[in-house]
Amino acid sequence: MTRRPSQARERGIPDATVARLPLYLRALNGLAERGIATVSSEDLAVAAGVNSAKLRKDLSHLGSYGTRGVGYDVQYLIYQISRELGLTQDWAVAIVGLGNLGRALANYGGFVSRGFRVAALFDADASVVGEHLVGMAVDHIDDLEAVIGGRGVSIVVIATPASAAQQVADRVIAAGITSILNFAPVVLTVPDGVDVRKVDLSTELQILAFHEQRKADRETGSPMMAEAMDA
Amino acid sequence: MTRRPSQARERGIPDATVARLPLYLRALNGLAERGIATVSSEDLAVAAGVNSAKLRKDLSHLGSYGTRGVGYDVQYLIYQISRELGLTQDWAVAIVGLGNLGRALANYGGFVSRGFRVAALFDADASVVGEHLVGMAVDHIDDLEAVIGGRGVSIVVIATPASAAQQVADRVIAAGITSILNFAPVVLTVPDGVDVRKVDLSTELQILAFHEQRKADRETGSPMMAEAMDA
DNA sequence: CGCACTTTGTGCATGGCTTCACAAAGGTAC
DNA sequence: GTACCTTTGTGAAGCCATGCACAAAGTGCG
Repeated sequence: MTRRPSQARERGIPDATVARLPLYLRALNGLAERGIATVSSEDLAVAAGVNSAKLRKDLSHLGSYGTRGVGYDVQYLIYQISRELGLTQDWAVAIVGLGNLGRALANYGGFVSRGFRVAALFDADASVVGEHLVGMAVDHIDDLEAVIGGRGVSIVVIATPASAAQQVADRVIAAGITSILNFAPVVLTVPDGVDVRKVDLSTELQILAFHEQRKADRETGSPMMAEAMDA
Repeated sequence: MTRRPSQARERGIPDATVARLPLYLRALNGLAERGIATVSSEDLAVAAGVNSAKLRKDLSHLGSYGTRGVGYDVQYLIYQISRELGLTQDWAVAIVGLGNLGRALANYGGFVSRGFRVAALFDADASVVGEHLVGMAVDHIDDLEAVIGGRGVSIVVIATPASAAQQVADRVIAAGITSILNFAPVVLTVPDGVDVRKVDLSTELQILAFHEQRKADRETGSPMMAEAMDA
């Protein structure tokens, strides 16, 4: 009802901008904790580790929430970004797969802190089912449909072994879920309209290794050449 | 020694391509396990979930390793990508911070599988130091410099609370580390020449929430309008 | 040996993101 | 009330990545 302040705005937030909004939100919360009421795009950009022009353009996609000559009201901007990201409501999250990673995620405080609530836990291993974690019993994967329906789960985190991930994804999608955060190292195949985000630990390490190797080559390879390359 | 087959190639791999190479590598390993010897760009692209033209362009940055009319030799391509990513050597990784997440990472098999070896574990908590995980004693953070130097660590994973992360980063950088994988929800400030990659669980959830909210708005808000927008 | 078929590697056009630079807008001091 | 100062919001330019479409190159069959 209260939505659609401007149609262009509604459809027009670039993905790159959306991906940075959580970053700004975190920086703003840091400022708020330190009792800062107002912040310029320049200062906020530094806190978030981005270019200030980019920050302003990103924020301009949400609306015109700054005051020229002054900056942005920290609390107000926190509210606006939270609203845009959908964090003013809270989201029930289910975690599937309670190995090391799944348990770490279940215990991770950062989830709860901003509008996310772990509402269900699933595993296929009978010796894990029934166990209590973060004040909640682990359900068997067979009850997935009933439990996520009953508890209003709308986001599912997959932390199973790679071999089970696609199967789990198929089931949660059949149960109506359209947002998945996948920690399993596989490419999930999903129908249109389902959003999957992937977090892949070893991919990140491999990218670091690439750059590390390049740095090492520079030094041991030929210092002269590295110098020549700077020119 | 055996490096620099072509100077342009050496400097010229776009970041976007580097970020996808691990993906291709994983897809190729899957094919290799199923005994497949040769693959076309089309099939590999499907397995990796990307466009085949993009895949070919990515691979062309490494060199000309395909055979027209046939495709790519799976084993050979695995080797070439591994070499380019620096996975033919193995990398000693240290994990700092052994809370839930740090322990999960230490136990995570995916690290070891591809050229990465957990070589040191650190924590600041005296009750954790000395504990054995994955066949290794946890060292105190005070010994960081000596231990990482002694064990040839070149990549550090930070899994500490947010409040400690910058301090840890400063110390490992002072000790000569130039590659950091950061799980703490803070923007690390580092000097030039140091690579930081960030993995942020709650950021990913927030991005999903944004899209989920948008989908929900579409349905409940005004189905007519959604139709109109498609035009 | 030549022809038809397959698949790579890439020139080119398109689109999106980033960055610069500045006009517009608001605040403040006198 | 005016003049000056600060900072936002954005037009415009440049850059990088994506995807199409095709020529070049290799295979295999007759």
